[in-house]
Amino acid sequence: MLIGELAERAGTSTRTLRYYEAHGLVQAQRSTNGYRVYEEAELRVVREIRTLLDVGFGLDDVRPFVACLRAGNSSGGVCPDSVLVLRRKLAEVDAYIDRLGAVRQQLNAQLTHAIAHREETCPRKRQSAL
Amino acid sequence: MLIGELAERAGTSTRTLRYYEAHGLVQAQRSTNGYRVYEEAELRVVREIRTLLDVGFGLDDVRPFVACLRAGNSSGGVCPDSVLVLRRKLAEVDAYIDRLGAVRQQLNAQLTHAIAHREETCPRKRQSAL
DNA sequence: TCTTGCCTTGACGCCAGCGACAAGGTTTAA
DNA sequence: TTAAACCTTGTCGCTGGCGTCAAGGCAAGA
Repeated sequence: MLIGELAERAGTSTRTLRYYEAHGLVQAQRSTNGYRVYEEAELRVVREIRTLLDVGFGLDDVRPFVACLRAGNSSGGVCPDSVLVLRRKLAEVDAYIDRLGAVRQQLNAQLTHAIAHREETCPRKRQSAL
Repeated sequence: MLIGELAERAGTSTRTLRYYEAHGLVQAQRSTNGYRVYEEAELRVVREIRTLLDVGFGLDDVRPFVACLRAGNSSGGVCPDSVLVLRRKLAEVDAYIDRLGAVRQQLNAQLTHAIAHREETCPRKRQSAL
């Protein structure tokens, strides 16, 4: 399988695949003319990468999952290193959710306050600055 | 008040203040030697900007709040344009929280699955790649 | 033979909010 | 006089995950 086919089947671009390879995530043999040749298994690897990136992982976070797949597992998440990442990410997400909750409250408070003070002086339509 | 003093009192850098000015958020007179001279009121403006940025606003989102302060209000959020931004941001935050909730569930599911399949084949310690 | 459509390796652009450095002018204190 | 501590504009760097040319090689059908 050449890079174009893999890209299409994985729903990405060739640029993306080369980028992943440059960062050590995707592997390819080379045919005599220098073309990248991929095995079927790489399709799963690429899909794993994509789904994890979609969830907010960085490329570095994805590495253990790829290694785990390469080790022959049906899922990239079952290996110890992956589990560590999963736990860390889960903690990050929780922290972020908390923070967003606080932000949400602030915004709500501002809105409430604003509605209680409608009648104040406000900038007129659109005069050029100054 | 010169730029260094404003920076210190606002807890930012001079670079940041020039950046805000370049983007039309902060205003300054110029003394004869070309130095920026700020009025006291700019301190509140800068603080408003900072708190909003901390909450996840972009510079463009902040503009109405600054204009609102300049119009003489005690709070930057009481003007109609600001309220629009507040509502929009609130919606964005809500959407983001929802998404993070879904992500959280996925991560949890992965973890649960991983724990149920501990015994699978995993990559050994740290061999150099290949 | 020529075109078409693959593939290759660079290398710059993007977004956002600055940090950091360069090269210079001004004012004050020692 | 000279150093110290301000200030000025300008420009590049940074982070991440690519998009998007650019310039060229290879394979195959008309």
